[in-house]
Amino acid sequence: MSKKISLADIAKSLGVSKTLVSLVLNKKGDKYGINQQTQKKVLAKAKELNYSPNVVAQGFRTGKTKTIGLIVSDITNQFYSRIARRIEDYAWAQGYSVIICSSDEDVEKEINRIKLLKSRKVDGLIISSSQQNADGFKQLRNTKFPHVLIDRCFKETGSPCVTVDNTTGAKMAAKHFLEQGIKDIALLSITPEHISTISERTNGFLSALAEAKINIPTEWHLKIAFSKIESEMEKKLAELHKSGNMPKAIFALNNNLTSHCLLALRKLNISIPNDIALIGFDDMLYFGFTQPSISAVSQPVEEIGEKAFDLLLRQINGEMITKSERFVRLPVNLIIRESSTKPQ
Amino acid sequence: MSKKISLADIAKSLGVSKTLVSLVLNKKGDKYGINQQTQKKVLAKAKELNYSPNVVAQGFRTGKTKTIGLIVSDITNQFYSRIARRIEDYAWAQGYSVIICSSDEDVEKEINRIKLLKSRKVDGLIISSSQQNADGFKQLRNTKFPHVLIDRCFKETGSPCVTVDNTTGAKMAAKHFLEQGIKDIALLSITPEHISTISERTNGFLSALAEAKINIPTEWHLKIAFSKIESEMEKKLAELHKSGNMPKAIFALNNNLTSHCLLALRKLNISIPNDIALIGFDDMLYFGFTQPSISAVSQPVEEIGEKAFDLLLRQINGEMITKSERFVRLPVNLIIRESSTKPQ
DNA sequence: ATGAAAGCGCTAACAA
DNA sequence: TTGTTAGCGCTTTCAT
Repeated sequence: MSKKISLADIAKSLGVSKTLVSLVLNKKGDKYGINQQTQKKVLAKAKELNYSPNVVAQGFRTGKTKTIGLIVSDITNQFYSRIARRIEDYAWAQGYSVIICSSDEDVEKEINRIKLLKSRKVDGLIISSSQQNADGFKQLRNTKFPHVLIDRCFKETGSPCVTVDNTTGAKMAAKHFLEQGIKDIALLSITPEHISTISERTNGFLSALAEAKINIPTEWHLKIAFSKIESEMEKKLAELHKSGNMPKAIFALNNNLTSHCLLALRKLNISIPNDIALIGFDDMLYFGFTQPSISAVSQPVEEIGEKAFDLLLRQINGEMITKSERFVRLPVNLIIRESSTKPQ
Repeated sequence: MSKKISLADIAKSLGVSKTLVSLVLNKKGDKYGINQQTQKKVLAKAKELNYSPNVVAQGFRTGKTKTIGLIVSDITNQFYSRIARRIEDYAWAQGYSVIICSSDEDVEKEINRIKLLKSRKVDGLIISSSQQNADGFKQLRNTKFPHVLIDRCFKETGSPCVTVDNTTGAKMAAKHFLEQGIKDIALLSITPEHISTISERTNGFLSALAEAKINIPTEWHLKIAFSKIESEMEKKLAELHKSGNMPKAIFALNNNLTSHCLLALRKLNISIPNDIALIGFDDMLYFGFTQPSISAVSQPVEEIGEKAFDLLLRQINGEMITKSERFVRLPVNLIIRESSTKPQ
């Protein structure tokens, strides 16, 4: 690999202009009525010299970098990595690259990443927001910067968003407990609580219980800090256990919570589902084969990525997203396994 | 947000040259002996106008995009997402972005991604290679394109590489089985087998058994295709089970294999560790709290990412990597849990 | 049907 | 201590 071949090299070696070469290589040859022979020659030469365009120069010139940014709280969480994977697949198929950032539910980081990604001139942004940054999204909207929210949604900003039916999912879980006569239920939640998925799931769950005239006492409404999930989970469950006031079931509001709850319960030697039943929101592969297997509200994860990228691409291509399309809510379903099925 | 502010805007509004502004903003003011007052003025104006540089233009001009590419087989695998996460953290701290690509163990995809990433002028590449692309890496070496291999290594190409001590890890697993008097052991492997981690683990395991005069019969050397892991796992284990010729233990060569083995065993109603003992290479969080908990050879995953980025950055900065530094092998350790401990 | 030339925003060699 | 200028590789307007 000697020197990098440029458009000019091709043009020179063929004795034609750069314009011509550019046009042909960008498939605008026919549009501009360029001689078929000439086009063939150019294409052949490009191949011969193993030309590949300098994408940075293209991006610089056109203002389109064919790159998108993806910001999630933690790419290590399989929920996000599965979304990322699907987005990546779709993106590459359309010639886009994706820069991935983790924000750790930290607004500052989120804002910073958005800024940096914009200075890198990404064509669009897909974001699972910490949701403390409404102004930022309003600004994105106002400046018509292509973006779509995933998982968590802001109603206010009008940003396109792809999420799931959290309310219904949580209600299904509640009903499943109730159907088995389980009434002493704890809700395992996370702070910050304002996150839309968390609040929707919480509301759905509580309202389904309320319909059955059941209230969750505050000591059973556990709130764990995102950043200290491991230690807090153990501490809080241990305290509860020690107090002797254990619920008969737990609904954990996301996969992380479910996993760490499992871990803590195990350490405390509390048996599932005999001592306590468990349902988690968001399914994971391993839930299917642990002993006992874990019931969960399953989300169409890949589809979230798919729809989000589609919505983003359409914005990038200048399409208007109508109000009705702007807010995608995908259905979930409850997978009942052993952890929520009390032995008779 | 009216129009985007450029260097020229600052220069004009201050009545100085772009050079001056560029120099100051790039902290070369002192080096070039620019008046402190002037520097202050520039900095203040930049802040006032909320200037942020067009990174694409910078990259175009300097040839450095402050972007690196990361290619792994599947970002959805937590082993890789944890590495990615650490790389991302380190990269951002140094002003680098990372573009993530999944190659699905497919050479074509891998080659294609490398090509595209290069046309995007990334400053360097971190790759977990499918290892059927030695020529590609030789070329990277010859052209001095900064890159480091992770997880899987080529001895031939001389590319810097960060991996773990697979041989020792596998030997520890073998010895652990042997110490308990377990001799009927199956090896659960993946194709393509030429992958260095797989072959090293295989060799380590087999050699430890050979020392104890034990050979694994071919029907117990199970090879599952990466792309069809789920279906093949079930099929092969079911066949084995039906044949009545079941081993007393299984060593699974990566986390995916372990997980799907667990799943299949569960479906077949084979109990761990009573019917069969199990150790996996590469630990996962959930191994710690399943029933039974799963023994595993644990890798310093984050450290792989860390070391890899460090090695890459040094290349990008023009440093020579000495031969002794070129090949990093991190230690592993065996975590013994219930799945490998036969009840007496 | 093809070419000349400008310019995207920035950096750096050279001048002053 | 500061400014002038060229040019990175490409696309695109306008001319021919």
